[in-house]
Amino acid sequence: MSQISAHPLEPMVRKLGLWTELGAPDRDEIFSLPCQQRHLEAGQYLVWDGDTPQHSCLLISGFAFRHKSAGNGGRQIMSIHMKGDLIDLQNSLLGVADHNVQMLTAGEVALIPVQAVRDLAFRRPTIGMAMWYETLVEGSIFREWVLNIGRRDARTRIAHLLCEFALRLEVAELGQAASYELPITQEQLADAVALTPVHVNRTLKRLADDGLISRTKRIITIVDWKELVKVADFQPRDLHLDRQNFQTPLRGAPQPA
Amino acid sequence: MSQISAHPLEPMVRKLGLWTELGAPDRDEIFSLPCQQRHLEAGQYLVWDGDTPQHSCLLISGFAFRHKSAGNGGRQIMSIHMKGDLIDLQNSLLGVADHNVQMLTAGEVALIPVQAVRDLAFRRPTIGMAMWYETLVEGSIFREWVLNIGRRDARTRIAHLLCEFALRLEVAELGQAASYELPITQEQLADAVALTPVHVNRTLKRLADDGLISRTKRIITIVDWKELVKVADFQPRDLHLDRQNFQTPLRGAPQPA
DNA sequence: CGCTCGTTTGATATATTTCAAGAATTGTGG
DNA sequence: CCACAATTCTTGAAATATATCAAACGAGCG
Repeated sequence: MSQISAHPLEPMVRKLGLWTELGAPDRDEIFSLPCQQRHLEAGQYLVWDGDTPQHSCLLISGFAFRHKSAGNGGRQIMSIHMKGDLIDLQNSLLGVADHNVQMLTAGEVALIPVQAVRDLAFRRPTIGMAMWYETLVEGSIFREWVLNIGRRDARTRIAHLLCEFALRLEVAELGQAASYELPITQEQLADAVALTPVHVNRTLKRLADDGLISRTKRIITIVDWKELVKVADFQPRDLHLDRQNFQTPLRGAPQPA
Repeated sequence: MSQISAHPLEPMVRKLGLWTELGAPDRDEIFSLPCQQRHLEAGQYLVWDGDTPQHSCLLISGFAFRHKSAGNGGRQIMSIHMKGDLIDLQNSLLGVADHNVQMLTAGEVALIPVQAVRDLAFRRPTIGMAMWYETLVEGSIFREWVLNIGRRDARTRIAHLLCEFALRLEVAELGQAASYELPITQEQLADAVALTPVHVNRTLKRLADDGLISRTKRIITIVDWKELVKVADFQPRDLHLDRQNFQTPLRGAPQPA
């Protein structure tokens, strides 16, 4: 499946290509971005809270998560990232990072100097626009996350996360939504949905007992997608994961009628 | 108070000017943006969930809030906006809006066609950068909001919101942090911090009883800023509200040594 | 094989919600 | 400017979802 000669930034092209039609020149520009490939182990940090990152970071393979801690020791996971995600368009402009990003599993990343990203964004507006979209989509996922944590009960919250993850995996071409490995411990899951590990465990069990999902190790199989979506109060539209949702026929982007 | 001859987009220039140095040509470009000024009453909508907005929207005066509802009827307020905030850089690019924006009080807004904003961003990279920065700052506020709702107890949550609001008011030059009117009902406050109105009320009372704040109607006076910040687990830095990260000794806040 | 890390389950505690009703404030029409 | 209606705020008592504490079980790994 993986082409031997694939350029490390290939996933970036693919991802941005989801939002707009990238021409050959755009692709070439991306491929000639200076970048440095790295293999990272699970647990290694990509960004430290308080640090001033010099690179944006493309996730080539594996999973990562963004989190931040409260004074009482509580940790909140704000997002989970997968292949093609540009992890730090954010903080590279903001200066001091206000959160951590850490590998969830082992994987490959490409580090791109902030300055190069910024220059490219304005030299090639189509790319710039796509990157902007990218950060906006991330924003929409954040908003859904806030609503999830703020106004839904444990069962709904967890179901929602399972749905979201399933859908995003599909979009990233990492697998079928119906059955996938959730690469995170229940403790981490608890920090993502703002619950206790114990309660996450019980809730997961109940979802399984009710015949909505089944589990073996960390592999989640969605038994009844339709019902799960209902329980999860899940609205795929809100994640803006397909181009139809975008307002713009982007410059030079012929829209399929 | 209001200069008669002030251009409606003045607050936008001021706001973007916080993030970067805008030259005269940049300012002129902004001022020549096509725009339409409107007076809105409290409760009126700026953006409807499910709609496809055609305008970005600069808040000139008054307050607005962004919210979204869960299937169980629960409402979550995701952010509160004030003078100078560019409300919908977001959804104007994303197409279908995934949330509502509504006026909290009466106020003035300027509507700017999406396309004009976008063009400007790429014609004048400095402005584009500032707008990008603006959306990133908003993101940082979101993250803090998630942490707040997810991992802090009622008391801390509310204290945190009070601190955040105080600081943002100062940055927007809308008043002194030490004492200000919180232009929202306790029910709305509840929807912002993901609690029950009843519990918000009790918690507010407790903060007052403990001598951290005092209240008359909706006017909050911060009696002991230092202690409140501690209780609130508040870190101004994380909001990225200043260009250099200057740690703000707030204007007018009576500091007991 | 024994250790560590993650999961599972039970019993109990608690923060927050829910329900309910009265007081205060704001708005409105006469 | 008053009287009435409608919000908004406040307080009490009871219910409940979730947290906390604790312990056993299982799987991967050197």
